[in-house]
Amino acid sequence: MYRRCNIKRNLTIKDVAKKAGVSVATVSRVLNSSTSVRRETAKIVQDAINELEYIPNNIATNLKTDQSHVIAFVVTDVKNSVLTYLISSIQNVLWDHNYFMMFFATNGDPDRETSILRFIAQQRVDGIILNSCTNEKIVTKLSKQIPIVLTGNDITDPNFIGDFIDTDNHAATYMLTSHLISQGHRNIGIINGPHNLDVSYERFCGYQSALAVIGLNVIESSPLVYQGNFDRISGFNAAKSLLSLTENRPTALLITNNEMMKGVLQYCLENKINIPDDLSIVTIGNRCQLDLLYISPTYMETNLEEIGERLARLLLERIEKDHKIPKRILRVPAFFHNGTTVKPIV
Amino acid sequence: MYRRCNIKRNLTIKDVAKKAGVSVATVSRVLNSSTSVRRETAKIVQDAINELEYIPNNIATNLKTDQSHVIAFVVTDVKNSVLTYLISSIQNVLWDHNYFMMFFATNGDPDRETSILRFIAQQRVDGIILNSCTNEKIVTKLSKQIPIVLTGNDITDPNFIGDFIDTDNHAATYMLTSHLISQGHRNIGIINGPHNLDVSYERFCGYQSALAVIGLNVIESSPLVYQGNFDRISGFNAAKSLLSLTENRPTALLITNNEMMKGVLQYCLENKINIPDDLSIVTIGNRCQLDLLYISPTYMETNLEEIGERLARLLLERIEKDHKIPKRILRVPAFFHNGTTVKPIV
DNA sequence: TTGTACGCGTTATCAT
DNA sequence: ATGATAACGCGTACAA
Repeated sequence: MYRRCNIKRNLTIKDVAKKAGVSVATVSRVLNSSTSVRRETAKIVQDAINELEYIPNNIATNLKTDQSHVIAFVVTDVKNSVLTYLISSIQNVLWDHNYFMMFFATNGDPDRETSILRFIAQQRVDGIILNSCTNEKIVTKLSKQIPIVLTGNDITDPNFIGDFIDTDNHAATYMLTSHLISQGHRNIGIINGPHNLDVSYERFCGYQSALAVIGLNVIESSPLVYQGNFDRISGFNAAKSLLSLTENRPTALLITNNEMMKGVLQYCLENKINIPDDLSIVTIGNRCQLDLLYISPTYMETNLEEIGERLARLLLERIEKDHKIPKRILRVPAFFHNGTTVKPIV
Repeated sequence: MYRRCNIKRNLTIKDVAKKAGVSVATVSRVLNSSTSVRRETAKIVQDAINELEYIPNNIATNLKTDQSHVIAFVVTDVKNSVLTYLISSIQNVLWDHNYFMMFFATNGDPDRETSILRFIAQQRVDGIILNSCTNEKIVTKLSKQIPIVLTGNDITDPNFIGDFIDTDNHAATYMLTSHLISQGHRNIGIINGPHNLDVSYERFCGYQSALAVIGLNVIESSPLVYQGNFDRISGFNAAKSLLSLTENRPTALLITNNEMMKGVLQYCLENKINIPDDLSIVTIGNRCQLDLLYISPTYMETNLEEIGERLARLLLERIEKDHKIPKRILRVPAFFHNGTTVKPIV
């Protein structure tokens, strides 16, 4: 092991105390500026610290204080490019409050998620931001020990303690579908995420509701409904599948995230399918990912920076105050058409 | 505080020992399956663990064993979309070896970087992957206590102990510039990153060398050289500035990353500058970010998934074996033209 | 203001 | 095979 090979072991508070000719308690006091220390002694101690280049051991402090100032951020898929906005804003809020982050990706694997949650529990982090939740039981139980805020998947179990923020997914797909209908489309396909995720279910329901308004009843097993898994390749496959339908071939596609949309675009490019002449496309995503493509899809923007910031703030509040009443926040996304925000035509 | 408000404190190994009617040592043995325990006793202990839903405290273990199985990953800018590939591949390697990640973003602020490094040192992580290094002294010193692997910025100080992997930046810009030259361009502008970063310097040198071949001597203060900071808005400003030159207005731009290129594209769109008729563009980036844009730039692909994987592997090796000889690896990027890999015309 | 001593929850050594 | 106990490095009552 690395550290053991060092000739000189890590210096401890004792070494500083010895060097400064004071007790460890005094050094600790200087480090934490908790109770009063004489200016001269503080100076001596500080000099010793500097000279020895003493580095306090957070592990020991954490053990003693039962706090780590570290929170865990768990996501399903790291490669989803919109994620960077979430991480970035969370990081910044944490930084302002002197908190740090452990980062985990479940890759959509429930077993991996379970293992990660177990590790997190053992790690005694101060809180969790969870963007992947396939096992409500475990998370519900964990929420009694560690503050948790959720996004993506809410937990309905009344025993779950924690907050939830997300985009209003139902509203997003409802508006997009209505938009397509108003443009005259009747055969509208949907490329959605895994059906076991809340986010997919809600997005499907919004789509379904909008179609119901004009008397169309589309169920989950309809050939117009494709279940992808939010990555690019599944978008490609979805396009291939849906656009190969012999009857009721869709004239428009609702694609529920950025990555899958890229896959669709790739398929259309390779197969010379012209957008929007041969096919209309609407999606949910982030402006910066969408404004320079070779087409300008209509989309609902999920402001992930705002969501990330609010997630972090909610978590920090919950870490401070235990019995805060849980919040459920749905953020209505903005409608973009031809590159600018407009009121949707619904 | 959250945890303190809980009526029942966290259970410890002692509680398990008491419940099972054995000593803490035995429980510890069962947990770590280190030395031999009678099957029956193990069973009793395991039952107690399950019944109490005991969760081991990693903090205490870390303190005792001086290992955390956690590494730190530090980057400059989270929003750089290519980052997701790095994180993803690192995560997967770590997962395979039962390691976890703390994630930090310096946002290009040296002070923040310093604070982060201090925190990391205090945290006693097992290793560091550093993609942001403005203070070689601190990192060099730290490298004697914690295994470090670098990317982006190498450290020339012979006292630094650690590995380095990166794209061959010089080769990348050299090839791109030569390509432009072969296409007949003579006024070639470069939109580069902050000049205090190695990566920027190398990319500039590659550009400079290629131009020198045809007798053009471009220095850093040339009007054709723009210093951005790798984000989209600086790309936009760079395009505005370079394309407003009255004399020697560039006919081609070498843009050293994806994000800045997006800014350039935005500027060109807004100002009706046609690519490639009015302006040629070459860049460095990732295929998935570039293949669906409204133009198909020539680019050098930096395979960040490969680099991430190798970074993680090198770090884990270094954690295992202290006196491993430092490696310096430069990965030659692939040349893409019209969407496919080809031999560059140089 | 400062020092002594105990405990945080583990692992590891040394007995038995 | 198992138990008692000393560390790990720090914070903090309590005493001085």
